[in-house]
Amino acid sequence: MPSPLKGLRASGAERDGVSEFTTERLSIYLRCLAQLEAAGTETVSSARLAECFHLNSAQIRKDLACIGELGIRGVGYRVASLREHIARTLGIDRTRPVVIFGAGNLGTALADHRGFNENGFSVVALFDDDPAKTGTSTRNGVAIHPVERLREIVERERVEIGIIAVPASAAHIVCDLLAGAGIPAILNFAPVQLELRDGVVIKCVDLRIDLESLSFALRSAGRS
Amino acid sequence: MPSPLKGLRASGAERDGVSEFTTERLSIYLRCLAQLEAAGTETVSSARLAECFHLNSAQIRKDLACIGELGIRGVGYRVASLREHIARTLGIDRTRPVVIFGAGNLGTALADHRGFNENGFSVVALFDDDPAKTGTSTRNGVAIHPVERLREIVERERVEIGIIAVPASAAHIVCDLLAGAGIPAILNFAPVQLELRDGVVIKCVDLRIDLESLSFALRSAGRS
DNA sequence: GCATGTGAATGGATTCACAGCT
DNA sequence: AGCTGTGAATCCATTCACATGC
Repeated sequence: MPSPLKGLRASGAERDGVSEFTTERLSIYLRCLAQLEAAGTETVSSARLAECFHLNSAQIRKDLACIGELGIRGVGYRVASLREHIARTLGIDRTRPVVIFGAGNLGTALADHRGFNENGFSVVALFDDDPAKTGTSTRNGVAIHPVERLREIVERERVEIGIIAVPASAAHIVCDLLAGAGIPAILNFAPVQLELRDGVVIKCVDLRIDLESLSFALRSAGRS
Repeated sequence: MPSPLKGLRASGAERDGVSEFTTERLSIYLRCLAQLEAAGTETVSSARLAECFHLNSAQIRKDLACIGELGIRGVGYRVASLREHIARTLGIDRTRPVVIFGAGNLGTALADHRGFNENGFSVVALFDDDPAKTGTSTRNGVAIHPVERLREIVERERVEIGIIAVPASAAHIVCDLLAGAGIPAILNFAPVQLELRDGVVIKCVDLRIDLESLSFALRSAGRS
């Protein structure tokens, strides 16, 4: 069984021979390629990309070879077409609607977050069970709905990604709700281990763990 | 060179033979042990812990063996003392002051975030260069200061951890400011590759990458 | 008997090094 | 000459399996 550690990995998802590590690096390359393209660069070599990220150039070539033969020997990679190809591979060549459950500090911040509302993603609704919040909307105009409207909105907007931004105690129930409404991918910010389910990909982001990891590094560096 | 991928890893920090993977799992065990202790459980076996996280029990024993011989053969681990030991190892047996740079949606949400204000961490100040924000404070009362006060507050409060919650374009400068003020550990939420520096541990959280990874999983599962 | 701690085996990710194309 | 794509080698995390101690 692959370790469900670190927030990575989950159930059911095929990866077509592309590991999670490679996928995450593809995202990074994509961002860099967008910058290069904006700067008018036409081609780039794996060695040049490697410098930017302190990575080995062979790794970059392997990662890119995973998703097709894209380079030209003696030349490098064509920036524009590589960027497009990666975007297509990651499935962000069109816009996926996202809903967020939990309209607390974190949920509303994420709803208005730039990175969640451009280039492939768009937050279409927030949900919360607090009647004082429902009916209102965030600074950027994302509406907060009551739980009952979840299924309707998910179906109407064809929502594929749900974000859990509720306290730990409510996370399991919310996960059931999202999965029950037919959402196939979930990003979980609650500090709990959600159980895997068939046909639903779950990825966890655990900010406490990141902080604790820094704390550990301080301690072992004798800085503490 | 260790890969600075995925937000993990960074410069200079010794890890005493404890890998980043192990460290992150220790955080998870810690949380589980706290629950077991609250429930009055006295001892727990690696097999029992393994069930909770869909991990292999040998892995848990190896992780725990890394930080000392803590188990009792034939019995298991004493919940209370193991919890304390892990907390000490992670350096969260005392409270570390944290500052956040960037008082936008994300920065203020993090400042008020529960997980950042209990059991070892406390957000003591926000900083922003927008004069309209400085002088005010968050819902939970974390004050927003102008940049000029950074060094003074870092020294007075002995701040050890800085969080970057500004747009990508400002991240490098802010990183310089934090490092310059003597902060030895940085958690970066901006989507940029910060350059490594001696004596500063940097960890990145890149929420876009997490979303894109979900998108990829959807696409490969044929769900898209 | 039961559960830890750990050497050995496995599996996967990274790096090396070079053949092959432009 | 320059740079990709890739088998071989290496490194590291995970898992197995068992000797060791309670």
